[in-house]
Amino acid sequence: MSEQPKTGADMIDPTSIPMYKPEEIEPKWQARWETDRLYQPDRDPEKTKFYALTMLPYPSGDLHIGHWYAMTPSDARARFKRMQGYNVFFPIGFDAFGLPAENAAIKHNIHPGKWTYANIDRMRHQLKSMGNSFDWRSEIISADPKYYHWTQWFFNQFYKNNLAYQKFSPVDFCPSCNTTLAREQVHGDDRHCERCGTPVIRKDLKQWFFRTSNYAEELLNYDGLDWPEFVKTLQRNWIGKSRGASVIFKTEAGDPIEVFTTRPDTLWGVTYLALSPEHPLVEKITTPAQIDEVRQYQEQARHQSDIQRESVSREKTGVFTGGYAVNPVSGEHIPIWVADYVLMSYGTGAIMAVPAHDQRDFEFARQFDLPIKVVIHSNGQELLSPEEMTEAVEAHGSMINSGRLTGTPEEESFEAASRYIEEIGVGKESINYRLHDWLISRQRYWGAPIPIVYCQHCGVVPVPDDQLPVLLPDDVEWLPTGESPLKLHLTWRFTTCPNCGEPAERETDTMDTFMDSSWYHLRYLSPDYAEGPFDPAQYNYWMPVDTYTGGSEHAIMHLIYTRFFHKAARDCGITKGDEPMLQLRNQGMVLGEDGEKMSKSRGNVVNPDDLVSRYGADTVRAYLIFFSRWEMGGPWSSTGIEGNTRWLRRVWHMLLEPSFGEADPEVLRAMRRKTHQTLRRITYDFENFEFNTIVSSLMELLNEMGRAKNAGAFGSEEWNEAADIYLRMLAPVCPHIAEELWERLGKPYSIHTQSWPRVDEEAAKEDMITLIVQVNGKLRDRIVVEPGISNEEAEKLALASETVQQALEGRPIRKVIVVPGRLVNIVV
RNA sequence: GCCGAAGUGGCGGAACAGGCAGACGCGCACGACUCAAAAUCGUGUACCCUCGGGUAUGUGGGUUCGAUUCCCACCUUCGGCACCA
Repeated sequence: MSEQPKTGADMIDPTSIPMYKPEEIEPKWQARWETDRLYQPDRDPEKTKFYALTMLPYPSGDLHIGHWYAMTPSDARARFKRMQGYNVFFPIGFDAFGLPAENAAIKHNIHPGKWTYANIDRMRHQLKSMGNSFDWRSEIISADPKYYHWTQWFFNQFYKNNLAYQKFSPVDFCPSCNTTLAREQVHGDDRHCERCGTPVIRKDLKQWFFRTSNYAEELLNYDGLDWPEFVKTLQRNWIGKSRGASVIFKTEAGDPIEVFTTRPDTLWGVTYLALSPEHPLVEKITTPAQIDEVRQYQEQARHQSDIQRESVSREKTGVFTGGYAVNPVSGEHIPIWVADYVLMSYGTGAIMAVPAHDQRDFEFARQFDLPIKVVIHSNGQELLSPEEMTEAVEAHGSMINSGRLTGTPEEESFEAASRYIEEIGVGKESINYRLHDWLISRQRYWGAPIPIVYCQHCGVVPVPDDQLPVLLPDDVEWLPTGESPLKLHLTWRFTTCPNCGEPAERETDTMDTFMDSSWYHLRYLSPDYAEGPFDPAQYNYWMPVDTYTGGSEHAIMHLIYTRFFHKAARDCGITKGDEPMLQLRNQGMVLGEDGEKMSKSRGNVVNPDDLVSRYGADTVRAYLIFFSRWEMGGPWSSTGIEGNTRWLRRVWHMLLEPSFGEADPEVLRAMRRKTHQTLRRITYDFENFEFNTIVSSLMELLNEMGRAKNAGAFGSEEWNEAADIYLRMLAPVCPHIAEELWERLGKPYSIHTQSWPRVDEEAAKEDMITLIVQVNGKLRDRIVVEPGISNEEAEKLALASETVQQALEGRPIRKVIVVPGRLVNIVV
């Protein structure tokens, strides 16, 4: 590119050095490393293991720059750990089931499996071009029967241990296409089908669930985990624990209606009950006079999403059922309404309404002219009058108008009310969680079949473990017919009962792909193992995962599911320990050059293949590590990457191009000091995921070495040490150029099996330090002193400074603060 | 609305435990090399200035000898949740 082509005469000139050609050295070393199985660790009880895991990609087509951004620092850190002497396992695979494959199949009339495996072939090739230290022996593909065999096996174990069950649950359904839709297939405010535009309805289907809510409390515990605070907060909010009371109201006919409240102290203020439109008791409670109106209301609610129903800005709607319930503490008869602001998916699907002290109930009561009863008196506030209130007062306070509990002060009201309802047998204190059980049924083709058979005689029969996997049939009609392809595959669907041998029918739903990704880190350990999901010997050595890296978009779903999965498997006797991943770190996102999210429609997508052919993988790696704080991400810059190209070219010439002369010992000592200071810094940065400063430190050291080289340092003992340490520090970031230069300097293959150098603290020590001198906190002078200088001496030197005396203007000194090794501050 | 993260030169970012703000890189300017350009190398580059200094880390307060860093309030951007009873 930049240099003149070498002539034959140049080639034999010892001072002429070859060009840096990443396009030649990178494939060469990648092939060599693969042949030599450089990154394939075996279990070694003598060595401390380190399981570095990066989130497995979905094979959507091409490797995205985002994959590079996520994986490069993860790889660099795995390499760093390997050089530190750990036995490092860094596997990779593909999360290969999912809806995009089915969409592509419909669009291009190609089998989802064919599409997926073609993408995997391409992406595998692209992944290898990054020069990552993946152990490809361990590669898994979640759509492979050899993998989903064990996904199904896990389902069976959960079923056996009562952690899987069936219940009716609504799905979005297109009445025109006669098919269920995934959330992303429903578009627009009117929630229409993406294919035909018909507004969707909600339809109840019998579906499979895992009992995640059994683990809600345990999932709130992060003891011993080094996870980002924000991820833990997101998960805690998602789990949504609230402390309150469950209270049983009875209808006039005597049917119990259970409600959950966080404010048992407001029980005497309940003036109506509200049921969700889907609540099972609605039908029974509704009087004949109200039945038409109620049915109409339920019907319109079916067409709305929870999001729409929950929109706060919306006016409250509801209808009266005609039925009444009895307030268990006051004995008052209160009306029962149906209202869509009550969600079937939270609590019990029924609420006790306290308009005076809950804003939603207040709005509803005003809308429908229902009574408002004040039962809380906040300290120091005027007594509330229902007629004059313009909003609910949700503050706590002492209880009033509350029978025997009237006068209970604020601090005791929650406990007193809870105790009271328990005493009179109408309820008790309880905890409620927002976290639902995990719905794993998908009315889709491209997933692992749920290994269940329905038999007329035996009922629900799991396919026995020794008959797994239930293979996904290939010969299906995946074109849009309005039905799940598996339902139409009659020879697959109709089978015999594994129990009694009579005709039976298979479950035609497949499993949520989050199932596949909940345990892939275990299959990596022994991808060909046939006796179980993983080889216990491998498990005992490698688990748990030491560092898990990936995108924060998985902070909630995937990371809760995989934690649940581990705990559930533990309780089935399969896994050990309470948590699968000890340390978690999330990277940010690479944005387009315009600062917006990359997307094809915006035309701001950066293609990594182009970058590699233009700059080489090492430059792309270096730039991705350098350009922003990893956890932040930021916009791509096509000029910025040039800086990293220049840097690597400078490294190449710096180490290979000889120069002559003899350097001053002081120059050599300074270079050596900088070398060891940089080593200390970079070691710290690798440990702490501060990747961008690793590259800038390397640049700084190169600048220092350049100055030393100009002063004649090349070829000295100190120079050779600096070059050696430099390449070792460079190796995790830019593995190819480091290996090439390592070889050219005549060092033993491979640099990636070398040890991480040790800091020589003596060499890193400063001979002299600069103290800053402040007057009233303002910088006035700097003085160069011995590192061990006493406070008194430092103070004396500071006061002797001319500029300091000038700044003092003869004012009397009040105080002198000396921070050893840093500064002297004179306060006047 | 609630929860979380972040706001530093023209740009990306640095400042490890409260102590020299702007490391490193991009961009830009000037110079060297060149017939010329590219590449490369060198120098400079926050702002104001009366050349002594003054002002600057989203805004306004506070704590402190000293605040980009800690506390309070507010503004903006991004992400998550969104009538959660």
